Amino acid sequence: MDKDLKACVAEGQVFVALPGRAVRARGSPEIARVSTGCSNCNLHEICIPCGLTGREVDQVEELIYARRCVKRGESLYRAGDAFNSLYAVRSGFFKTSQTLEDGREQITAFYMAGEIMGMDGIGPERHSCNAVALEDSQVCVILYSQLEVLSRDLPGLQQQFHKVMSREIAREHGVMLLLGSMRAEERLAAFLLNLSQRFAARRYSGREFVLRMTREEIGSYLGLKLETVSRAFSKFQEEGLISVRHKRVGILDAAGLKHMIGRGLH
Amino acid sequence: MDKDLKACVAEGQVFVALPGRAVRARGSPEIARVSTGCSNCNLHEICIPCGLTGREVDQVEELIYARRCVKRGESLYRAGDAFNSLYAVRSGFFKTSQTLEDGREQITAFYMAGEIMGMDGIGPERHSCNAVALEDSQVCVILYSQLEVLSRDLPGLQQQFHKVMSREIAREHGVMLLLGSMRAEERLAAFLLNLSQRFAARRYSGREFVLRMTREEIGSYLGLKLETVSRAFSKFQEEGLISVRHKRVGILDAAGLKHMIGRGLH
DNA sequence: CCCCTCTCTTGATATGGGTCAAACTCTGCG
DNA sequence: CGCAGAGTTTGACCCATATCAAGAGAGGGG
Repeated sequence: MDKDLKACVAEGQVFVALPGRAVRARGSPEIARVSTGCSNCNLHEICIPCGLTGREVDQVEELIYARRCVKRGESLYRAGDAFNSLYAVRSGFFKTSQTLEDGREQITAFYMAGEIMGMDGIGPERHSCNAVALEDSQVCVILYSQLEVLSRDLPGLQQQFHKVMSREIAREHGVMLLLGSMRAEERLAAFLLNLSQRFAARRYSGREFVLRMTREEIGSYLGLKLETVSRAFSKFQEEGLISVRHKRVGILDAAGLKHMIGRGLH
Repeated sequence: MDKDLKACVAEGQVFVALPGRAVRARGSPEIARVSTGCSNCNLHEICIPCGLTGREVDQVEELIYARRCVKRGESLYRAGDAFNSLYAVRSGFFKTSQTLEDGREQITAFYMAGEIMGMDGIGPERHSCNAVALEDSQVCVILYSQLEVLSRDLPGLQQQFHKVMSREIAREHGVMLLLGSMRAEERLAAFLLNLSQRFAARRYSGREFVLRMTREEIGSYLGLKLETVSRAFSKFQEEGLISVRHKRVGILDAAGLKHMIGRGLH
């Protein structure tokens, strides 16, 4: 794993020093911990430490092997890479995608702060998709082997980790429903409402936000072409459901958007 | 959970006595165990006990709270039901589906012997989809609370469980690729190859098998209408890739099927 | 700060798969 | 054993979304 670190540095990826550790070695753990640990992270209600006691959160901090910066457009990992760790988004925005031989790309998820990436790698022990930053981002690197060990001692951590995986499965069921059974406009409405909720859960505005992804990426996620996405945006705007100006979206009528999903053709 | 059992019995569901337990109480554990336990189950290489030592498998057997019979067309659980247990398919065949308000149904998975159902319920603590038997089936009921406890003591069990969840995530990524990026015939080809592999892994013929689901159910899973599925079957048959006669399918040219996936339009 | 490139919008046209319809074929039940 | 109903096949037609095209706008790198 130290090898892993060196390899990454060699590739030009930036690692953030973890003062919590460095300083602890110098003998003033409290202050150091507060400066970067999970307990001080404003995402702890969403991320892995959710529901744990203060003491437990301190132990979970030990899982964070490093922080890693990923610039916009760069890969965090690629399909086929050996699997060692999960990644918690600390800041920024990611997409994961799978590719067909002829180059067709399917985006399988967008990840924002507090969400965990890489769980599909546990089974095959290698990553099965590509993770790319959509803006300059930072992730917490969670060594999976340590997570396994620690979650044997902390039932709360075990539970939370299982819930995180389970929710990923449930989320994907939702996407399958969307891709398999919804029409273009329903898909986009569901997508916007989902983004809105997730921003709101992070105490950002759910009513107004900036899309981090292009129309093409939205289309890839929703199984549509970018032109279809663009047209649906325009139609929603005409109907007063949203306001769009390029990547800036305002949700004007969330109830109206909800209402158009799953109610048949009219 | 005893309540759970009574409720189910009241609904007319059949439970299979677990002689392993009853007999153990009478003092001859070995014989009893062999008659029904995981160690004797021909699925143990696929199912939860995969990779565990004999001694560990004995402990895992304790997880199986009951066996339950589900007749063709009956529900194992429904969306909204409280989540208590996972289910391992012992014999038979299941579908899970999600439904939109207007009745559109999306089948999210088909499960065959040795596969684990219900993992999407862990996070929300209730099932989020419906599980229906496509033929008379039997499942092993795995109490989730006990699985949590036992997997703290058995690292091998913990690992295997994480792998099972992870593979479910990876499988769904594959389905998303299929639904979002493939054309009708590619989808059906991918579906048939997947079924074929899974039958083969269970030492059934991967070259010839009987579909347990209708064209409509295949269509629902693949995001297509039943007529489209039927036409694709006919086309594959004309091209000599498969033989179909209603639910009986023969794979005549697996390489040919593989070749038509992900290679662009021609 | 400006240019270049990437992204987005909108229109015209094409088409894959959906919809509707009818006939055929199993299967299971009386 | 035969009938009813569910499931399947196939044809004709249509529509939602893809495809192709062109121009406008925005933002990031030098």
